[in-house]
Amino acid sequence: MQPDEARLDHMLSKLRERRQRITPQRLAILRILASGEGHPSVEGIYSIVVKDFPTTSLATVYKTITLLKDLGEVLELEFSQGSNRYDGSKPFPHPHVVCTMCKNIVDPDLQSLSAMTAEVSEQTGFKVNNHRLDFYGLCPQCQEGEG
Amino acid sequence: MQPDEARLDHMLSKLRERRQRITPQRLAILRILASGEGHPSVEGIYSIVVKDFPTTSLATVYKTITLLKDLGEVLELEFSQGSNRYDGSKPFPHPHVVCTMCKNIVDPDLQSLSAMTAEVSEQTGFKVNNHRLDFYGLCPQCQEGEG
DNA sequence: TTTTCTGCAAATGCTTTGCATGGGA
DNA sequence: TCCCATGCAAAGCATTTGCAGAAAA
Repeated sequence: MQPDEARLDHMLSKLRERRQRITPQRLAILRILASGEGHPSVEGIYSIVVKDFPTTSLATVYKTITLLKDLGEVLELEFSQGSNRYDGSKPFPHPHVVCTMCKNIVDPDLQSLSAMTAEVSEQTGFKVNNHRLDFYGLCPQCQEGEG
Repeated sequence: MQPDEARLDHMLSKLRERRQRITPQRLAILRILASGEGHPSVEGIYSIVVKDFPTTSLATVYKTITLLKDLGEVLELEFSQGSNRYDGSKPFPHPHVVCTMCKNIVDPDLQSLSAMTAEVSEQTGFKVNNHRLDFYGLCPQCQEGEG
């Protein structure tokens, strides 16, 4: 786990600003979210944190993530079947590519996104300020095991 | 409720093909989904069907929708908080533009979508076969009441 | 010392499932 | 008649909440 120190520091100062306490459990959760590795679920975060702090509960992970959402420091990717996933390194809307087999999530850098947003505005007259762009399919590894 | 007769007939023949029975409850649910009005939730469908068939249960609505999903005749829009919503008139993935104020939903026809899908595949190596593209913002009417 | 956080367990909300009865074909 | 569909109730899951004890500041 290699947390982005700048992201981590930013999150920590946001907590201090709001007079929120920096507990060992919260610090461990922040480190994972700031690492930028994957888009962990609550269960995934919990399974890592519990190694260092065996008494940690799922409820604490949920509460910490709710706090970070309120602070605008984590992006929640909702899934009605399966668990939600969280992105603490890029807490603003951006496209995701999800492998339906291994559940891995990748962030593409799409040149055509601004053009598409412009197309939406032009065609509908909407003032677009948020989006949820997910592409689903098979990642290169999972394609090999397929037909 | 003004069901698209062609859509309704198509759904009915799909059921018959699969030797599925056309019950009054199923017909009522199909009519709502084929109407193309809005993107109803299970609860919303249930509340309408139960007027004509007071013994109808939520389970039946869920089971019918699961069946229609398997037949590829309804699109499920997943929401982890709140209920899922369903689109029976365009049961294939397509972008939505959602007004965060009046909750109105528009289906844009985006020329740049195929280019973006190609960009995703090229950049990530994924074999993309599905997507969830939602844009959120203010519709023209709701922008007037704003700053 | 004060106030907040933690962690357990119970509660919640949506959805699914098991099973006996009812009803299409 | 023969199965399948219905509908009730219970179960399943991810998430939230209440509260007493623990621990930051």
